[in-house]
Amino acid sequence: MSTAKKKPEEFIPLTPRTFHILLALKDGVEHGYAIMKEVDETSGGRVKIGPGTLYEAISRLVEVGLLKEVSSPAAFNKDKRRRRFYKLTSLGRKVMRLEAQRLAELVRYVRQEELLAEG
Amino acid sequence: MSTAKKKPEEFIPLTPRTFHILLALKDGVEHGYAIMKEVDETSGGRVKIGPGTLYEAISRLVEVGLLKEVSSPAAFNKDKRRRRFYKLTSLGRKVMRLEAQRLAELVRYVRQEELLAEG
DNA sequence: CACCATACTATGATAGCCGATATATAGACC
DNA sequence: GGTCTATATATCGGCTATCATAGTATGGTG
Repeated sequence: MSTAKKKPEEFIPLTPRTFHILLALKDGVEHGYAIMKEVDETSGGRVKIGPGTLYEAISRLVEVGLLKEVSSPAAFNKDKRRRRFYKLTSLGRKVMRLEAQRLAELVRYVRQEELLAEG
Repeated sequence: MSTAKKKPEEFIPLTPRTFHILLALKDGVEHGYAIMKEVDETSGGRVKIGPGTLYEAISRLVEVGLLKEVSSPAAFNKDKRRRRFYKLTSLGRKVMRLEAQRLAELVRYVRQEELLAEG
């Protein structure tokens, strides 16, 4: 009963930071700090996430079932850094895709209204 | 000195709701309630704004200089509804465009990574 | 006039974010 | 060895944005 079968639509719209966190995990497993840097890169520096926001957001996303913590990948076994690794749940992936679709449609609208290149 | 010359970039990223509010005003003057309905429409019902959020957001946006209140358009002179009308400031328009560009680039990335149609 | 949509205001609670501080390991340099 | 920077996470106090609800008031319809 702990997993109350949440629908992906209920999470939409995501905040920019939440979407970027999910996006950073699209290809598999990452740890917190790496996510932080990924977001900075893929946003072209437009979206910054400080440690306070990051780790709080991660634990929130784990709680609601969009992320789950996984054990350290083999490649990092010897590493004594206190890293914690995360991946998307299937719900998390659905939510990421739904939000991506929302943004794609929004951008389509924005282009149609000529708000990008406005002459 | 009240206007401290804020740079548009400092407002980026906008929250989804804030962006939609600016977007609703792209063509000119609107009143609060109309904005609320615009947002619902142009987002395809994905983004809802309740009255609490809406009017608080509007007054915040006026305070920071993205919107300004304008007097009732002539067409509504006889109307005794207690409507209040708003339009984008030039800063507000710049911020709206900047955010639109951010989203456009993000969507470009999302397409490139094949996160929309994923076969 | 009863009813519903329109239109805005106010309030108390929660979610999300920020900035700063703290702790600890890894790696580079001298 | 000692110092410095980057990596890596946790936590805390405070602020911003949102939500849910209730309240007030007008306009239009039956």
